[in-house]
Amino acid sequence: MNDPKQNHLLAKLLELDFERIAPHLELVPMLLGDLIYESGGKLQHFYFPTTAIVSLHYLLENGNSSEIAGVGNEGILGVSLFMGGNTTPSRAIVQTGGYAYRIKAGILLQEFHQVGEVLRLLLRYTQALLTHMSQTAVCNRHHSVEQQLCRWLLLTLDRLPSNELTMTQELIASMLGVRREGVTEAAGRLQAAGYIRYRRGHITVLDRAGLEQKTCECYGVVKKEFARLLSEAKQQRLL
Amino acid sequence: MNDPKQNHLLAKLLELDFERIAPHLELVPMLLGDLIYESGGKLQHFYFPTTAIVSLHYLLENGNSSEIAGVGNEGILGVSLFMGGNTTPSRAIVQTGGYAYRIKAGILLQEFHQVGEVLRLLLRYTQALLTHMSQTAVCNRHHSVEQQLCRWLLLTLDRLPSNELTMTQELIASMLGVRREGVTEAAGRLQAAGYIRYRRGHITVLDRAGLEQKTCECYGVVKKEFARLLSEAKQQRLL
DNA sequence: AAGGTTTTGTATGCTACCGTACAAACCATG
DNA sequence: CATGGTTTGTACGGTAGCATACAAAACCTT
Repeated sequence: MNDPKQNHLLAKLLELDFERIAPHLELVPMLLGDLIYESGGKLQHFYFPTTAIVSLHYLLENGNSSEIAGVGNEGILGVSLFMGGNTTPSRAIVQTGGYAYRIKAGILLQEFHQVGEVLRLLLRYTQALLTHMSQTAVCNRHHSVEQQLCRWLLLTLDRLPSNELTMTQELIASMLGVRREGVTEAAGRLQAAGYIRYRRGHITVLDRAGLEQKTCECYGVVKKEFARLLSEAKQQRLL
Repeated sequence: MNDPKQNHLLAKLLELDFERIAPHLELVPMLLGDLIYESGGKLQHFYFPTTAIVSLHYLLENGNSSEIAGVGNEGILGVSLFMGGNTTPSRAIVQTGGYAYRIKAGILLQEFHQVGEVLRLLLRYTQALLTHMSQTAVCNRHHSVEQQLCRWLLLTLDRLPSNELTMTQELIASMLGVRREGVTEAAGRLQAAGYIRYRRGHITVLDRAGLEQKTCECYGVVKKEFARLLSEAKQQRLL
């Protein structure tokens, strides 16, 4: 069943705050490939994914693209709204179909005036997102396609209920910003090693530990930073 | 002379807010190579650079490194403090010597409770920083060393009073996360084209337009986003 | 079961950048 | 002005990933 608290951020709100927000949450289906927002477009809603995963995708003028960060049930979509920007240069595309709860931008923004707690939580999340993005930057520069593939699989897996992801190699390639053939080769090696198994549009992870050992440090850093900033049960005060 | 308002963020505060903060600002020299904060270290102060430029530098386990973003007189150092994180996985190193005004973390954080305006401005800046970082990520993946060098030169130049930067190729290489030789070659080509001139530790930009034409779109995007978010004279309300 | 479409596998030559190594130029200092 | 350390130039082989092209396999539709 669908429950807003499948989203970790919503689940982490104080009950008081949650009660006030909950009535305004609207369940929406997110289909694979849906464009949640276009680069430069105005945002009208915040989205809290529950089962869907959304990719912050950057498209260059020459047609190349890379994923800058991903947003799943641990996060929120629309950060630039409370950051004061309203738009971002990246687009948000649904990478794994599922559901999200959305709320009108204005309603959530009002919360920030009345209560600090909600904003504070969201800022902590944004801080984690910042880490994710900087990690992506160095990773792009210094690590091999295979390492990046492992990282990406692990990060995606962490947001999924099962150990199988529905995803073509073509799509993964556009996430990592590499050629499809590069993904095919890397995936082939991982399969030969027995870490994963795949067939047309599906990848099953057989040996998480194997992937973790093959990947670069970037996975662990992002993981740890999200844990540090968001998994502590209590909200700490800023002062 | 030194004046806090050489820093664009401080200059942009409402006079009311500025007056309250100003007495707590402390002028500090920033020497080339100074480590303002180490990855994972606790931050005690916010820094508003005036003439100094600080590089957010990411050091990988294997010793490779890249610049994630740079902070000059348009920005503030210590974003993670109000984001709720206190630390970041990157380090901050002085890239161009100069001055900055600093303020004890606690004092500025208090401002956020009393007034929303100060925080809002800083969040807008953070949003711009986010753009800078995501741009760095794609740029690392898809653009040539020469293009990136142009981008970096332009972004650095924009923060400097003159058109000469004091900087070894070795240092630039560690910023861009490439080999020193790569920088030498790219710089050689730019010099041959008459866009720059250099000698041991100094680079003079002769033809800005030339660089702008050689660089990738990334320079323009970052530039425009900073302008959009921060250069409008008035602060807009969030709602 | 057949046919068409999408996805994956494999091959080829190419290029940008890497790692390493060393020589040349520069400039600061004694 | 000589010397020594730093910075820059150049060269070489190696390789990861590119672009392109096409074949094989998997899946979907009818």
